[in-house]
Formats: sequence, C-alpha cells, structure tokens
Amino acid sequence: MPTIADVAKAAGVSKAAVSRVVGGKRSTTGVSAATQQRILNVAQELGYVPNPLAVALSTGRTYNIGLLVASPLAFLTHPNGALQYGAFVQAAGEMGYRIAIVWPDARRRLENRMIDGCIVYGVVSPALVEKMATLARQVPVVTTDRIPGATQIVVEGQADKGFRMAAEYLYKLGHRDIVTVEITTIPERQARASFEALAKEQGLDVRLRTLVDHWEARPYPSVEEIAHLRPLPTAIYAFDDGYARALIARLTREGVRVPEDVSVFSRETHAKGDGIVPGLTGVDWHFERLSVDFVHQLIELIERKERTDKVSVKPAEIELVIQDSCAPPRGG
Amino acid sequence: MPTIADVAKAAGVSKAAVSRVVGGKRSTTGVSAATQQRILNVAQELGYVPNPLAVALSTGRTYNIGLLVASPLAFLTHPNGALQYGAFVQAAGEMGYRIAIVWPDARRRLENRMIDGCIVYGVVSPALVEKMATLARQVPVVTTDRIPGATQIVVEGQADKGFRMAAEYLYKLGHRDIVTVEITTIPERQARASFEALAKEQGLDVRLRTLVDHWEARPYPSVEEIAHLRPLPTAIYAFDDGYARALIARLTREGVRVPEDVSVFSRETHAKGDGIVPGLTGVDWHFERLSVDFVHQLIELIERKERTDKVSVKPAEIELVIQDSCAPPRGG
DNA sequence: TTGAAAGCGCTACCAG
DNA sequence: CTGGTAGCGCTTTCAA
Repeated sequence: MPTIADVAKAAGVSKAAVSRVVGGKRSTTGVSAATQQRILNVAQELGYVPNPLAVALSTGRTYNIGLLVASPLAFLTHPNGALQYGAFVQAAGEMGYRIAIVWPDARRRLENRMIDGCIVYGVVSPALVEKMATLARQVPVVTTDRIPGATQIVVEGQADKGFRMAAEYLYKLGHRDIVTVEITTIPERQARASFEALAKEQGLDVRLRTLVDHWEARPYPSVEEIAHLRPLPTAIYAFDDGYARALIARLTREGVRVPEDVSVFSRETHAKGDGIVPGLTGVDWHFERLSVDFVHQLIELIERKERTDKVSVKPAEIELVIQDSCAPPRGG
Repeated sequence: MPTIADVAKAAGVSKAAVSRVVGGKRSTTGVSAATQQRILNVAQELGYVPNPLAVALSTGRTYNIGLLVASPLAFLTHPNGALQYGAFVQAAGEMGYRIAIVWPDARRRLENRMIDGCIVYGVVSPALVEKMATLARQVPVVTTDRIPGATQIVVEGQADKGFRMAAEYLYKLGHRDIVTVEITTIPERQARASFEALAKEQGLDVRLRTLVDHWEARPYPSVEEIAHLRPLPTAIYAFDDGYARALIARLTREGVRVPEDVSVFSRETHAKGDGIVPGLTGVDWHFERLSVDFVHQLIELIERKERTDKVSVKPAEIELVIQDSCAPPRGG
C-alpha cells in the first residue's frame, strides 16, 4: 500500500505536489504540466490509491450517505420498499456516493462523521426523530417527514392527485359503496377526503367506510374485518399491492370473486406487468423517481454546505394503471 | 464538536486516558475507577462522541462492510434478493457493522480502506472478479463463487437436497412428464440431474424436458415457450416464485388451470403466507439464514485478521412447503 | 510553481 | 496507573 509519501519520494517532489495532482479535484491548480505527468506516471506505476479515510479525516467528506427507515427489514422485503431502495442506491452510486442503511437503534450512537448526510424515509419513531434532529445539527438530513433542523422535501402540486384519480375512476365505473383502507389516521393524508370532496363536487350519493391498517402488518387485521362486512361494498380501495393481493385471496376463499362481485383498487401499485392474476388496477405514483430527487437534493446540500428548511421537488407523473381488478358493480 | 483534547483538558487528564476510557473497547485497562468516572462524566457533559474517521485512520478499522452483487437493482427488486439483503443488513447491524452495496462499476476505483471486508454475492462479471481479487489482497472477501485470494464459503452437505425433495414430491404425486426450468446451464447445479437420478433409483419412466431462463429476465421468454408446448407436461418445476406466478398467469390466459390441469412447483419459494392464490408449493431453502453466516464469517475473518481459502457453513434446514399449486396429474 | 509544516482526531507505545 | 508523543495519510495554508 504505497502512500502519498512514497509517490512523492519516487517522483522527487513533495507530498503537497502529489496531493494537488492526484486528488481528482478541481483544476490541478498550480502544478507544471511536466511535474504533473511525472507524478501521474509514478503513481500509476506504484499503484497508488489515496486512502479515503485520510482524505475524509482531512476534508471532512466521506461520500457516504445514510438512509434511515423505521424498519429496514419490512422496508426491504416489501416490493415497494425494495424498488425505492434500488432507486436510492442507483442514484447515489451514479453520483459517486455510497448509501448505507443506518440501523435504527435509538440507543446506539449514530456515527455522525462517517456519513456526509442522511435521508430519513417515511415515518420513524419519536426517539429516532430526536436522534436525527441531533444528527441534523452536524450534517444535512433530508426527509419527507418533519424533523427539527432537517430539510423537508415537499412534493410540489396537490398531493391528492392520485387519490382523486382513484375516486374519479371508481365513480365513473358506477361504484357508490366503497371501503377505503388507509395507512394513516391523519385526515389530510387519507384518500377518503378526496373521495368525499369529489362526491360532493359531482353531486353523488356515495357511501364511504374507512378502515386503517399498516403496510407492514402482514397478515392484515382489516382484511379479516372486510371479509366479515355485510353488506360488502362494491369496491375496496386498498393501500398497496400486497394488501390488495391478500384481500383478494381472502375474498376468494369466502367465495367472493374479484372483480365480478367486488372491485379492488390499489392505492399504490407497482404491479403492472408482474403477471399475477388478476392484474391490479390502481395508481402508480412512480415514487422511485422521487427517490432520485431525494438523493440529488441531499448531495446538493452536502456539496454546497447549505442548509434549508424546505426544498420542493417536482412530482413524478402519476399514472392510472388499468388492469383486471376493477369492473362496474353488479347490476350497476 | 468536542474532541478528545477538549475532554482531556476539561477532566484534567491526558488524551491517552480519555482514549482508554471512551473507546468502548476491551476492558478499559489501566485506569483507576475514579479517573474513569470523572472522564465519563465530562465526556457526557460535553456531548463528546469519538470521530469514527479518526478512529478508523488510526486503527485501520471502519466497521463498514461492502456487498457486491452483479446487479443491485435487479437484486433488490427481486423478492428473494430483498429478503436476502434484509438478512445481510440485519446481521451486520446487530454485530455493530454497517453494510453498503458497492456499486458494481468495474471502471471506478473501489475505495478499499473504506470497508473492512466485502461479501460478493452470486456470480459477477470477470472484470469484477478481477477487481475483487485485487481487493482481496487488502481486506477479507467472502464469496460463494470463486475469486482468487478470497475466502470461499461452501455449504456443507449435499447441495441437491432441495432438488431431490422436489423430485420426490412430484413423483409421489404421480407426475411422469415434467418440465424443469433452470437458471443455469451448469449440469451439476441443475435440478434436472436430481430428477434423473431419483427416477433411475426408483425405476420410474419419466419424461423430462428442460428450459433455461434467467431470474431477472421478466418477462420470461420460456414462459411463452411453455404456453405453446404440446402436449403440456403434467408438472412444471419453476425456478422461483416470480416465475411460477408469471407462468400460472400465462397458463390461465390459455385456459389451463393450476393445479387441475398442470402442477407448478417453485424451486425456491418464500411465498408461504403471502396470501396470493394459488399458494405455491415448493422448497424454502431459507437462504436468508445463510446470509447471517456470511456476515459472521466475514466479521470473524476481519476481527481475527485471518485469511482462509475456504470456510464451510452448515446449511439451513430445507423445508418443503405444500400449498395449492400441485396436485396429482389428471387421470393419474 | 513548489515545498515545509501544521493540522484533522484518535490510538498505542514507551517512560515514568 | 498515568501522561507524553509519535504516528495514521492526506489537505492546505504560507513562504520561498
């Protein structure tokens, strides 16, 4: 493992000169072309590679970024999460950064200076929020949630567009008795609000029922609840593909067919082309395109050494994916 | 950001003393209880946290380990891969290590000293093998594949146990006309060999046809091929759940029912309890338990500063998961 | 354009 | 048991 000193000696120059040339930084300022070439040759010959740790210690930059999610395992094994993560890794990789999941152990000390910044994805526990707030005092932290001192990423434009697409579609098919299964109890973030608003706008008389469940809660308690609902709604708005599948399977066991007897709509689908029957009708928000923005924003913050309260990113195009799981209601 | 010097000054001791106490290492050797307490208090008060970069530069250890896979995106978005990765992350996290996917760009320099070791999972390109061979000269590298200088992890016992379980099960149901879809062209690693061997042992007259496809090749060319096979086999041995699902969907469109008309067996299932119908019958190899071993072995190598050509790990218990996708052949 | 030298923050060796 | 100090490998003034 040759060090900078070895190269310097072999090239007959000082460590400073070598540092200026090999750093791969801005413009190799102030080194004559001749020396530069000589140094490069020697470095090449010796197989010299700068020690990133020393560089990091000296510059304060590591090119590592952290990713914090509440439950890494649930996140990664969930199809949406995996897709998301893949997008994070790729975006970071292409910008010359590595990305590492930081293990969400509120007790363990977070190794701050090992990362240049951190992405907090999704909602995490209060203990972790506090921890990240501490971290945010040292390095940039971006999040969609709210963390004191961190940069909040807000997606421009109306967040409920995808909800309205769903409502519009189901209403157009003729559904007037719908169960929405939500993943949050915050009214503004629920689809139900959009369903209600649209019904009012269109002067429709719609019966809405709402259940709340969690995306990582397989098996889902509310699936069982729905199986016992009488009368069944004519359509169910499920919060993701996994839930939709589980629900369809459960209903099938009950002798209820999808979409003949009841339609199932996926709030957040990635199922297009996965080949499973029935194909799910739903909305693809293309969140994975947003993750790229997350990474870019964070890196921007890191490289400009700035801090902002908020940055906004343009939403990805939201897409209505029409497959087989929805149909007009029976006798509708 | 207080440093060790600040703590030392505030506590009226030397940096050495502080280092001995806060390092969290072995036995805090050679510091009187009194000083120790005093130092701890001061450190606490000042909110001192050791700079991991400095520690790393000084000790040569980073507590980062790398994970290399041929195609991170395909890996992570594949259910099996995600599960695997989750297991890696968890195992590493619990041992106090972070794990980061290293971006498989053969051109870019691998930042060696940023990681204490590396896991190479699955088969990677020759260019990457060479790169990892170089890396292996500096830090431990473990792999199931063959990389010069790296430690090969071999799973004890017969690797074909899972294949034989499948063959046994399908033969017992009465299937004698089977298509195996393989993911490799290496005969010893194909299920077909085990199917043949078992047929011979049991004196059965079995018709075997074999197709080869790739796990990341969605949509799968061979699915289409099977859809046009005439006569259809009575059972199909699919190489994973995703393939099995895609196949079932395609057959359904053809009017072929599973398992009534044809049985589908999943070589590597994780589908137990995912709720999708039909439930897949197959073998769960519990590879995710093996990843834990990978991580442990690597960390062992790192911490003992050893190098070995090979280590062997005990296989996880292979499990036959019987659900709905297999039945006796029609009129069998 | 070049080099000497002072750090970056920590560990570990060696005296005392 | 304790403190001084020499590195770890690199970057970055500051002079020359």
